[in-house]
Order: sequence, then C-alpha cells, then structure tokens
Amino acid sequence: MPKLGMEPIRKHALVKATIVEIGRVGSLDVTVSQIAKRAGMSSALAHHYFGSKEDMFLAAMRHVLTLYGAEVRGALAVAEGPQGRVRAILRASFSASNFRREAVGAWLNFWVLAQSVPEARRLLGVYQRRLQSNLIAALRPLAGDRAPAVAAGLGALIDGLYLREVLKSGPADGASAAATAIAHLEAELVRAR
Amino acid sequence: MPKLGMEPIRKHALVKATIVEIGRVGSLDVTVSQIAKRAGMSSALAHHYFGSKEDMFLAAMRHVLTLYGAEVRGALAVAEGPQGRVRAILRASFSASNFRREAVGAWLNFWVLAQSVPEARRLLGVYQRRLQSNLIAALRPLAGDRAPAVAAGLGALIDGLYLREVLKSGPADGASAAATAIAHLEAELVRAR
DNA sequence: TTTTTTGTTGATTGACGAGTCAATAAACTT
DNA sequence: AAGTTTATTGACTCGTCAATCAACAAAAAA
Repeated sequence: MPKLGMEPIRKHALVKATIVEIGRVGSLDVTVSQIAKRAGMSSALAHHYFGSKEDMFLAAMRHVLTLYGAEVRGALAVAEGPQGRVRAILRASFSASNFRREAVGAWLNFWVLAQSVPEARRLLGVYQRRLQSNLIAALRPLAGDRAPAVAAGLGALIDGLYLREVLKSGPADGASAAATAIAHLEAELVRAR
Repeated sequence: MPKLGMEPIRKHALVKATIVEIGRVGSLDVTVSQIAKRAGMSSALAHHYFGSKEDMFLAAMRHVLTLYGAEVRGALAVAEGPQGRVRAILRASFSASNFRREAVGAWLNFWVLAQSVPEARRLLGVYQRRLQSNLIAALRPLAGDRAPAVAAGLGALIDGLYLREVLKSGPADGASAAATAIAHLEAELVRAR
C-alpha cells in the first residue's frame, strides 16, 4: 500500500536514525541495515533514497549543522547589545537540543569524516567560518582589534567543550559548559577594556 | 634468518606505523595489512605480536600519551615560577613533536575509539586527569580558588585547538595555537588579580 | 484499461578484511 | 644431535556489509 510522497518522510527518518545510531555506537562503523532498521524500513529502501551510505552521512551532517545554524540565528534575532549577541551564540551552542549526547557524539564523528571526505570537510568549513564571523561581529564593539583573536579562542573553546563532553558519563551538562565559556569571555573582555 | 629479540623492535615499528596510517587515512578504517606493510612486515606477523587490531590501536594510543606526558614532565622540570609552569605545559602541548598533523589526526581518532572501547576511554581519562591536576597545581598560586575553573577552561581550549588543527590545510602551526592559549591564560590571570 | 511512476523488500553478489594455520627456518638449550 | 623456542609468511577461513536486482503492489496518468 504505497502511499505517495514518502520520500521526504523516509529521508528524514533515515537522517534522524543515522544521527542516533552514530551517537549510540560512538563511531561511523554503523551499518546501513542498523540505520534502516531504526528508521523502520529495509536497507534496500535506504539505498533507494540515498544512493550510498556516504550520502546518508552527509545528509545527517547537513541536518545537525542546519539545526545549529538556525538556533544561533534565532538566538541572535532576539539578543540585545553586543554582549547579548555573544551570549546568545554561546547559549545556542550549549542548548539542550544541540548539546545532547547523541548529537555531540555524531558531531565528533563528522569531524573525523571531514578528514577523508571532501564534502564533509567543506560543510564543516562553512560552519566554522559562519560561527567565526558571527563571533567577530558581536565582539567587535567589545574588543575592537582583538575581536578576531578573541573569537578564535572562543570558537576553539566551544569545540573543546564539545569534545570533552563525549567522554563524560551521565547526562550532558550544557549549563556548566556554557558557564566555562562565559567565564572565559568575561575574562577576555575585562582585559580588553 | 631469525635474529632474536625482534619483538620490541617489531612492536615499536607497528606502533609508529599505526599512528602514521591513522593520521594519513584520517580514520580508524585502516587495515592491519596497511599498517604491517608500512612497518615492513606481513600482516600475520602483526597479528603474532599484537593479538588483535584493537590491541595495536591501544598500544599506539599509549605511545602518544606517554610521549606527551614525558614532554610535559620535562618542560615542568625546568620551569621557573607558577607562570613558568603553566607556560611549560602549553609549550609542551603545542610542541612540534606533539602538534604534528599525523599525531593530531591520530589523537582525534583515539577520542573516537574511546567512545566504544573501555580501555581507550580509561587511557584518555588518565591523561585528562593528569593534565588537569598539573594545570590546577600550577594555577593555584596565580588564581587561588578559581584555579580549577581556569584549568577546566584551559584544558578544553587545548583540546579545541587540537581539534581545529585537523581541519586546517598546510603544515601545523603550533606557535599560533600556543599564542591563542597564552592569550586566554593572561586574560584569566589579569582578571583573577 | 493499459501504462507508467512510486514504494518496498528478500535474496544475491562481490569485495574486503580480521584472524588462524601450517610450514619453514634460524637460532638457542640440553 | 635432538629438542625447544622465536621469527616469519603465504594461503586460507569465515564473517560482514555495501550495493544491486528481480519482483511485487498500489496509485496516478494516458
């Protein structure tokens, strides 16, 4: 009983399943069958919609990057003042929806993927540049010429906090990660003044 | 013509080859044959000395962690004053021998390994705790009660700078990474005073 | 109503790779 | 000299998995 218009639904289910499975297993050694099973379909169908496993990975990567980007944009839209803008970016970065164990685990693995798959590297590059320019713009009024340097540090710190999260046991603690980042930010700003 | 006492030589060659291959390929999807070939022997011999591929990975991981630990200890031994001690740790972290492309690439992949292999997680945990306690000890005279918090930030920043390095093209630039870390350190110290 | 398009899967193919084994040889021991 | 330990590899087993195929079903188009 083929209902039509299944494609977007199936694709989305596969993307979500891909993220969950990568996060669960903790590596990219996830079989298409595992993913398909979690998404409630046969592996053949997964291959039907995405040409290959790699395409599935890339779609999943685009998805988390898109979500993150949207959240940052949303937070920036309602932020007030330069300080508010930087804090908005940090809040979005460590929000419950992005800073979940499975998403963070997937994130780390996408980083690995970027080492060998050019398109993955490109996607991550886009994300990094956008984050960087958002940070610099927000920091310019606060740190002046030092804005790029402060942004570089803050960006690396965010990634480092993600990295460390994957080794922790227990539920993700976005609040304390955010606090660490904000502490650094304030230290830099005190100094800049 | 079996010369005796080959075991340590072969093992070491395999460990080095493992790191190089993981760094080169950019993932843990490296075959035992590839590693063995680079180390100049048959895959059967590699299996003979290490029981399994996983054992090889763990030995490689221990090796980079040991090297890093030794370098930190060496730098600390000749450091003068609290500031000097913190800087020594940073210098060791971004030294040319640790902050090489292949080592950094391997590092990232060991992080992934830690997600699914308990022993790998344990090793990384040991490294993290040691780094953390070194940092806290060095920071205590400088930041007092805030030492643990500052150390947490600095530790995450170091890992983040490693992470970002793997995406860059061109030769590794330890100097600029170190500069970023030192800038953050100084910002925190100015504030603490 | 025939034809085409879309959805779906079980079965199969083909490749690859970890780990084992049997065999060979050179040392060391007794 | 006979026996044991260490070094070494080519060939093989066995499992896994990405990708393909053939076939079936139902909706939409002609």
